[in-house]
This record gives sequence, structure tokens and C-alpha cells, in this order.
Amino acid sequence: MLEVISVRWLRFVNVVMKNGVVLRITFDEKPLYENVQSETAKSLKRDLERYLRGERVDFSEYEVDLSDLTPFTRMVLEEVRKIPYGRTLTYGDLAKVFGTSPRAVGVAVKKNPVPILIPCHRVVAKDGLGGYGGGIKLKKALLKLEGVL
DNA sequence: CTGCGAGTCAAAC
DNA sequence: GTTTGACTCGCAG
Repeated sequence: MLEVISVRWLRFVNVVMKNGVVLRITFDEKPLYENVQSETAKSLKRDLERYLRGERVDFSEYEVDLSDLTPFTRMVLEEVRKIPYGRTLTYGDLAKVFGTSPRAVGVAVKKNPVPILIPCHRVVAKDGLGGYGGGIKLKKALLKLEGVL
């Protein structure tokens, strides 16, 4: 079963779920037509709204689909997922964990299909913010929500 | 302080 | 094979 959640925030946060598993999250100009049925979807919608209001929320229980990604990318994203609310790591920190280069880490996190659930905005450059797929202003806004910056 | 070159390595072509 | 990054480091101006 396919479900869709759409939350207004800056633009819109659109979430697509299949059988209770989150396939992807995108930041769009327009909302998607919502279809929220399962308890999981309802719960995720509530959690998103709380999170975007600035409350501390833990998304680690939601299942995400990383099956299209390469093993390396999956590994990096799973590590990113462990970064706790309000904390950040640098690309270099993660590179050290895997014995790879900061640049390779950047390439990997850029492929994150489910921002927020996998908090790739918590990965920053050593001096500065680094980039963000959905635009740097989003990254800044998310970090601000969490009280970083 | 700022700028630039080189090193790095997974992915995409 | 070659090119390209959501990076870093080091070293000149």
C-alpha cells in the first residue's frame, strides 16, 4: 500500500511510504495529495509536525528503504542515522570511521533519499556548513531547529 | 585573513 | 579509463 504525507514547512515536506516503509522524502514547492492510513503513517506525520515546530523528536524507529544504494553509501547513511539530535559530525570525522576520504563521504550523503529521518543535515564541513541537496538554506533552517548554530 | 593546488576515493559516464 | 564532487590540508600572498 502506498501512502503519502505532506507537511507545510518553508515549502512542503513530502513523504512517500510503501507498506509502512519510507521510500523517500523530498522538499518541494507544492504538496502531494495526502494519503495517510496506517498507524505508522499517522504517527510519522505527527512526529514530523512536532519536529518542524522545534521539538526534540527521535525518528530512529521508522523503517527506510536504502535498497537502491550501493553498499558503501548505505554504510555511510546508517552511520549518519546514529548522530543524535542537536549534534553534528564533519565529513572528515565520518571519513576516519571508514578509512576513506571526506570527499567520498560527501558524495555518499548527497544520495540520501530520506532527509530528516536520516539526518544528513547534521554532517557539516570542518569550517562551515558544507552543502545540502535541497539547498543550503534548508540545512541551515534544520540545524537551527535543533539549536545548533 | 583569503586563495589556490594537490590529495583523496566512490560513483557516474 | 576519465571526470566529478555536500572535503581537507598546507602554503603562499
